[in-house]
Amino acid sequence: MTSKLYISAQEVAERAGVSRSAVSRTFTPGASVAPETRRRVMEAAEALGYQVNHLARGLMRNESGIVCLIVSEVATPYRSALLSMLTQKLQNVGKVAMLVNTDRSDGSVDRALKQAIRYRADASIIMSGLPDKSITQLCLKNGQRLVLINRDDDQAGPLRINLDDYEAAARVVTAFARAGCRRLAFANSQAGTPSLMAREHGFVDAAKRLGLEAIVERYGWTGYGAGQVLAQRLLTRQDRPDAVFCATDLLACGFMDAARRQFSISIPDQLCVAGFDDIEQASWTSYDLTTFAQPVDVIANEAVRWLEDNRPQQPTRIQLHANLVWRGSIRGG
Amino acid sequence: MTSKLYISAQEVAERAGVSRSAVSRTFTPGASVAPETRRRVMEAAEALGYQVNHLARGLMRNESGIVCLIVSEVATPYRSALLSMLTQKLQNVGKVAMLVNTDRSDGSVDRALKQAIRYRADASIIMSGLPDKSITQLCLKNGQRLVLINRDDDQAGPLRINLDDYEAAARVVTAFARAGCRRLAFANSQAGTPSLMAREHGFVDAAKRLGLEAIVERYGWTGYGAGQVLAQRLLTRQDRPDAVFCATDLLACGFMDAARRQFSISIPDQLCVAGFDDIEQASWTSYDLTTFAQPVDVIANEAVRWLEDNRPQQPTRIQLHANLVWRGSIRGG
DNA sequence: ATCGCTTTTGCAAGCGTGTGCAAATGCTGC
DNA sequence: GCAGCATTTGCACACGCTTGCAAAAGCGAT
Repeated sequence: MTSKLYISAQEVAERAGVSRSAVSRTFTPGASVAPETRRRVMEAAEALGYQVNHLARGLMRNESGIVCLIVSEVATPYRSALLSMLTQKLQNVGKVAMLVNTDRSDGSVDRALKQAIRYRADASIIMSGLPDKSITQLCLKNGQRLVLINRDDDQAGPLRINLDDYEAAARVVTAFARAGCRRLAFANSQAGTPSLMAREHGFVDAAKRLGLEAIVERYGWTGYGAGQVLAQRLLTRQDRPDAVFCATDLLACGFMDAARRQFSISIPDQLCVAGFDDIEQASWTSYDLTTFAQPVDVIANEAVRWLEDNRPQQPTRIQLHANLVWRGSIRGG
Repeated sequence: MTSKLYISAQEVAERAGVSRSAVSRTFTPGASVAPETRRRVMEAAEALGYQVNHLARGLMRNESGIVCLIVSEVATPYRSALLSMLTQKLQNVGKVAMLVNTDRSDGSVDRALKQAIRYRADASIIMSGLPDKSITQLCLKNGQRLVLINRDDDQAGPLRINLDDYEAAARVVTAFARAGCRRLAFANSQAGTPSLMAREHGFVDAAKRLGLEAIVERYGWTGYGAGQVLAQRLLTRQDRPDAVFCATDLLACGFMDAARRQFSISIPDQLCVAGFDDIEQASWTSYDLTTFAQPVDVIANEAVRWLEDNRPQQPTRIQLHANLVWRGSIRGG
């Protein structure tokens, strides 16, 4: 029951009394078309409600204008913030975002990338999971750009944007030490992604360097509930830590709530806490969490800039600095 | 510098020793192709890394498989939750989501819809703002389905999914009254969207019916910060309310934090609070907020089901029930 | 082998657009 | 009026796919 097809350039041409090429050129920036012709075409297009068919255009130009965003757990504060930034910046340069949700199942990311190929996306930006090498190669071979955000992968070709997780973790150890904390702990999820592990290692190593002990606990996935469980585990030990670095702000929120409610611990007096991501909730007065900011804005800028860049694939590795946002969950400062 | 083009059906056909049609049919569910032929095609396709070009397919079939999601403030908990649900369900039925971000500027939604038309999206789902009537007509005339979620609009044609905001607000008045509250207040943003206003009116009307006074305060947009300001305004009055219904959970979070921290008010002992949306944070122990659940799952199901439905546009109006999730921010229960 | 039937296959037209090329047009200066 | 040039225009092909149609192939029964 397809009522009526969309207006085509042909119809606009007829109404404007020009050839179809003229219509095409009118909507192609930088094409040669006389001002008067353009005006008449625009008028006819306006009247008929004509919109260039980007499917056909993409077919011809070999450039769809689509960028595929591959991400899991979209509803998570950090992810949705990044997503929002990316879609906005992409729109600003005339591209459009295709959103593909992945889950934890095997091959989820690969399936997403295949979808990207089917729609001949100009690029794919991967924010979760890791694609199979063969699929990655397939994308690159066909000129599809690839961006990996916070997914450390060795293969060259894609642009990889990462944070200085390892060094950041060391900085929080310093802060804890300066606050007079002696028994440090790291609360992590079991996800085991490179960024999370880098934070863990950076923290443990830095603590060791200062001659402090650092307990590590891992549980579940990276969410509020896991943070509560981690609090259970860490705060019931007899050598209860007096400082906890949570791998993620969400973990930190769960941790703090459990610490205060179930253990009546006062933060930061009896326990210093730090997180990572600087999600919006970290600034809420209930948490007032000292944390590292994901430079979401810069990440998106870099990604989009690289996609826009026509020179052949450049150095392809960007290391960004995670700024420590100082709030009230660590003493001193 | 487009290295090499993607594999085409032609190349697969040659390798498999069949015609191009056979390849096409192999990838068209329900098409007539002999098992042996299909096998050989699949083998060749696999070997060459062939993926059907959906741009071309969409061009022919007049059905792109793209659904356009039009939304603002993606990074907000409720919006991102809905977004996540929708993309997942769409993927499940073989469609792909195109995400278009809108802002507060005039014509933002119209521009988004034009983008949807350019890509010949099969449907658009609007979660914020309202399109111009002429654009709506343009979409409908060309067979593009339209779904409005929580955007009350009068024009027929689109599917409109709404909640029983007005009635829900009445139920919370009952709950407040049962808790012994006498001075009711409604904390709203200035956004003035139909859903928000329906909650406000439902609340005020129900209060009146019970012979209770209901103060209304509006400020800023619907976020945490606005909630804090609203607390300032409402809690400094001499006839300080003893129950507040916040139009949104985000407002409620800001409100509660301000109430506790700046005014040392204990919830729910001295003040009952309710919200709307049931975002994840509402269940965090710091808030433990009694609130109405947006049936995100049902909304997404209904939307997708309607899109899948081939029968010509049906009744096109769905009213869903917002369940009251009882937690600790209202006395009694 | 022949017929009648069903299943499978290839041909070719078409979807709406971009663009190289050659023809047409307009303009300037004599 | 005309040569010389720059600008604008139209033609026609290509992009990769689907699908109606008719030809071909398979197959069981006579």
